[in-house]
Amino acid sequence: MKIATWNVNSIRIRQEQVVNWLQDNPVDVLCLQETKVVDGEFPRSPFESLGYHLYISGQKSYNGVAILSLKPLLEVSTGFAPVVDAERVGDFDEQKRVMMGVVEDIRVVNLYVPNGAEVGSDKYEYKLRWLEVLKDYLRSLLAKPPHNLCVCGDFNIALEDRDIYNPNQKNNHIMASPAERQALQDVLGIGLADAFRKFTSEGGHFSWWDYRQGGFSRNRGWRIDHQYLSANLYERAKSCRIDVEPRKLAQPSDHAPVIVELG
DNA sequence: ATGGCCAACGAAGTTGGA
Repeated sequence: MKIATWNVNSIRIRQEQVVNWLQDNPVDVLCLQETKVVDGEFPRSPFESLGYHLYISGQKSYNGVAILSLKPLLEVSTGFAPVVDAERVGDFDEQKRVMMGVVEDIRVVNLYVPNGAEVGSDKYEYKLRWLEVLKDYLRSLLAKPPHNLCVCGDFNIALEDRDIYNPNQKNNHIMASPAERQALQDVLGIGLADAFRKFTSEGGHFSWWDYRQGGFSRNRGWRIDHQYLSANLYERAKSCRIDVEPRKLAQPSDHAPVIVELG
C-alpha cells in the first residue's frame, strides 16, 4: 500500500498537476493540505474519474485538508472534536487542519499543522498549543483498533538540522525553534517514528522550498512534510521518498509530495 | 540587471504562507 502526502497550496490552481501526478503515481491514498476551498467548490470529478473516493474538510481561502483513496475509507472524521474532550479542543476545529480515515488495517491521519508566523507571536503560541492537543488526539487513536497509525502532513517543523539546507542561525527561526521541535518530539514520544529516516540518514533532502530567491533552483529547502508511523507500521515500511519532480513544473506548489510504501 | 514569490479575495491592496 502506498500512501502519499502533499501540500498543494490551492487544489483549484493545482488540480491538473495533481491529476497528472496521480496518473503517473497511482498511490492508494493521497493526503492533501492547503486545499483553500469550501467543500462545495472542491473539484471532485477529475479525481473521481481516476477512481478515487474523496473525503474533504475545507474552508474559504485558508487551510483545508482532503484524503483521496482508491478504496472507501472507514471511520472518517474531521477535526479534533470526535476524539479529544471539547474543552481541550476549544476553537481549534474552526481551522480545517485535521481529518482521518481507516483503510484496511491502517488509520491514516492527515494534518496541516499551523505555520506559526514568527517565534513568540500569537500564532506561534497557537501552534504550540495545537501540538499539545494533537498529542492527545494521536494518543487516543493509537489506543483504538486497528492500532496502526500513518500520520501524514505538513508539519511546518524541521525536526533536526539535517532537515534544513543551512541550519546555521535557525535557532530562532519559525519551523526550527527549540520549543517547536520539542513539541513535535513530545508528539512522537507516544510511539511514532519518521518513515523517511528509516531509509535515508543524510541531509540535503527537502520537501519545501521558498518561492522567493530561487529557493528550489538553489536547493535551499526544508524537510517539513512528514509521515510518522506507529511501531508495527514502521517495521512494515518498504520505502519512503520525496518526489521533487512536481516542484520543477511551471506554477508549482512550494511543497513536494512524500510517498511511503507499506507492506 | 540594483530587485527579485504565490494564492485568495475582490477589484487595489491586504493577508497568510514559511
